Amino acid sequence: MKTPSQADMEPRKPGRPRSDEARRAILDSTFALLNEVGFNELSMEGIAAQAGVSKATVYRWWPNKAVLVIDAFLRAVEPELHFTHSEPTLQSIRAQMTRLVNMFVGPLGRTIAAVIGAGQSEPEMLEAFREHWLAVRRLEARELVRNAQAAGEIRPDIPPDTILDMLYGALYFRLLVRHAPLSGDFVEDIFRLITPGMIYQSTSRPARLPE
Amino acid sequence: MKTPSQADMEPRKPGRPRSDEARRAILDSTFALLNEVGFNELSMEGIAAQAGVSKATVYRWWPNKAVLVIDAFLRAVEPELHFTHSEPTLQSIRAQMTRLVNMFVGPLGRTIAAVIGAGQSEPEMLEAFREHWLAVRRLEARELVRNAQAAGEIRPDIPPDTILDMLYGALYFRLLVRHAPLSGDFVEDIFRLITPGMIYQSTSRPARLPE
Amino acid sequence: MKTPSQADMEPRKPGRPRSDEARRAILDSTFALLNEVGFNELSMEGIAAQAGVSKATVYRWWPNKAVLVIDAFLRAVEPELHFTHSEPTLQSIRAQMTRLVNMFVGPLGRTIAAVIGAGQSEPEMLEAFREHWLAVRRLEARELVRNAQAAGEIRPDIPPDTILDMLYGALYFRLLVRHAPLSGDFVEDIFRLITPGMIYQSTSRPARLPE
Amino acid sequence: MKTPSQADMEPRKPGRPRSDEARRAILDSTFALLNEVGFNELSMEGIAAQAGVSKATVYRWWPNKAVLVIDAFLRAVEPELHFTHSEPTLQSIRAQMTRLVNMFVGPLGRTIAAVIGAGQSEPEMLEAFREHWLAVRRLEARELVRNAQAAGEIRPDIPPDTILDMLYGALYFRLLVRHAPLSGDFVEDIFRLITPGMIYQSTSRPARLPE
DNA sequence: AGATAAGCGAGACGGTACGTCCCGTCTTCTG
DNA sequence: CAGAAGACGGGACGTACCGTCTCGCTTATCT
Repeated sequence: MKTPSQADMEPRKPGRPRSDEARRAILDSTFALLNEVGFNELSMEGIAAQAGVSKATVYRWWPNKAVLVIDAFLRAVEPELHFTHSEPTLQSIRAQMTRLVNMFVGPLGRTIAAVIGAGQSEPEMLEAFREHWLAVRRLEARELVRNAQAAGEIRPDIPPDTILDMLYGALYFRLLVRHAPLSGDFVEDIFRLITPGMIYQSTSRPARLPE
Repeated sequence: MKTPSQADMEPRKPGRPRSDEARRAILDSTFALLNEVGFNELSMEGIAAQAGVSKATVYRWWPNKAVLVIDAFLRAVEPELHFTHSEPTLQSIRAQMTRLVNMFVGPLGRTIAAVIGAGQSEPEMLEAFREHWLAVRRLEARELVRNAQAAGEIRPDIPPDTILDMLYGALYFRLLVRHAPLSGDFVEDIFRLITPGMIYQSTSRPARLPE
Repeated sequence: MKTPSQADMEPRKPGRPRSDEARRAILDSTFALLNEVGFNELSMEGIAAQAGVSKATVYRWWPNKAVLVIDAFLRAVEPELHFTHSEPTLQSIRAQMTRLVNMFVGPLGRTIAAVIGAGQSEPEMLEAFREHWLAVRRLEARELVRNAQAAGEIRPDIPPDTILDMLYGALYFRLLVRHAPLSGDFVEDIFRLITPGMIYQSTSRPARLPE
Repeated sequence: MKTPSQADMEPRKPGRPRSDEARRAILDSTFALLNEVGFNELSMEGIAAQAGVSKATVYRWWPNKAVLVIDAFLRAVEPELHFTHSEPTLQSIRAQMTRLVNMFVGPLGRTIAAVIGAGQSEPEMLEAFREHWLAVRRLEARELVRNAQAAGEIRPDIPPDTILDMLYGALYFRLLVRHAPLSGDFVEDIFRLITPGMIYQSTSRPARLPE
């Protein structure tokens, strides 16, 4: 026996159903134009035109440029870059960072930069970036680090987020400021530099900084 | 003794001289509005109005919003944050990073974020940020690191820029994405984590930091 | 004896029959809104909403705003203002004109003005006004005048329509241009002015009106 | 010696002066399009495009379509149709009415009809029509009638406006409703009909209508 | 009883014009 | 010649209706 709330979900609202074709066309155009002209030069008018859709249809479903861009961005980016769990923690993170770097230097890199950039004056955009992109990955990574800390693989006296911000911060820094190239070597150097500090060192007292 | 009007090479062009009052008013308004409404909502029209100046005067001296904002930004930010050289390298860097964090959490932090953000779609803006802000500091910091490497204080097999990008990348990451707070503790943790890796390790024993 | 379903030619098409309730609601809303906001501000969207009806239903039965408005107008106005035939011609016309003036100054006056106004850019609207409103009354009035001419009450050398256009034109002029008030006195003056000219003058002496 | 208020009138406001070329182009386009498509289909967008002018320029000087149309209308119509004063009153009026009829059947007739029509839902449009078109002519005509009444040419016991509304109302009625043609003959008939009533009849008691 | 047909609400769709805002340029007069 | 004032052509904004459409549901007649 089925309860109404259970089985026949989607009571099918009255009225003409939303055109999924239009939805897709809009998101595609948005994403394409975003990479072409950047966030600032991106116009709702242009998106609608390129999608072969009326402006009203765009505004019916997305209240403004920011959330539309976020939507388009997430759709393109969502399936990317999960961690592998079969290998040792540090190796797994390093592998994921290398894949991230490869993504950053490709067209998606420009888009991510554009989103963070636009987010500086569009709070909800940054929020969406954090919620839907960063948080998802961070959740996995944090878990990985925590487990490694519990297993004695990583020293437990540093908050996982600090560790991750150092690792990924370096990548985002170069992505956004572009003062130096992003490459696999960069990731290698980062790990060469940080692993002595991440590895739990049972034989010595924890390092102390000069005061 | 020379009179100013005589010798020191200012042919003094004919016509009414540029109004320095207008220049200052424009830069002040730009900076104020930038922090108030962000880069995107910032309008040349608004700047001119608030400065009590005609739009033409703004355009006479700055070709577009980006370079005007950069100018205003640099004027406000130029005198900030040099390194001290009297102390050990790591300590000097850490002290400067702490001061940078304090600046990041203040109003100038919003401005820097806005400039990097806007730079994502305004190449010359990012360029100016790199040239006039980042490069200046990086030059000093790189020198510091290089000297420390030469002195055996820091392992020499990691490029100085990689080291600096890890340190500062973490700060800029939090400044721009705002997923976690910026504070002195964060800097502490960063250094606790990274110093074992930065210290040159001639033996297999974990490094001990000089006191 | 015939049953309604049998003989009098209404083959009763299949399918759901038209909702008379919807029809009435639409016409009522149209008429109400027409007087409220005028023809130009009148929107099909608004009519449908106020009638609690879908736009498609409106368009199913009326191809455009003009014929809908005409329909609503005629429904409200049809039963009005016929002539009385028991009295002398001039008196009958004057009485009807007085009643017309009373209608013009009431809410129906605004509607008639709106219809003629809208008719200036909607030919079929003006056409409908002529056919269904003016012609009906004009037919009666013309007959009245013609009989009076035949009876020697009115001079026969002026076309009846000219006479009627002078009489009624004055009223419509004030209705539409609103440069002077409409009142019973105005009708009085019109008749005081025109009757000497309408009365057949067999002699050269200025006409004397019958007492 | 000249006082400032006297001689150098127009102190020449600062700023770029209004472009008279744009002004003329806008008014011309408005008038042309008004006659082409009517008031309802007339769009500010279309006017601006045809005039080679930006929409903002149109809105800078005319707050809405109605007053723009009135302006265009008056510019085209202003120089028309004054009275001649050298002849007897009735003859002068009749001559002017004949000229008015000729104008009514030409393109300006459509425009006037459109203006009165649009005025039914745009009060300020009707107001402007009354002020700038009707009142100007009515002033002359009323003076003419009043003088004629004083001179005993026209009976003095009918308000001049009533007389004029009968005469002109007939013309406007046919212009607006188009149920019968406008022609010189129509004016003739009107005068044949009304003159016996307008002429002061000293020999008889004032006409009384049958009650 | 079931099939077929139309009416109806809801509401999404591609369009067009609205009136506003800001862009970057221009034209004029004043200091 | 700089500067203020402000008009100019241009273009995107976000909104409101247009008239059309696609749904699911209801109400009828016809098999």
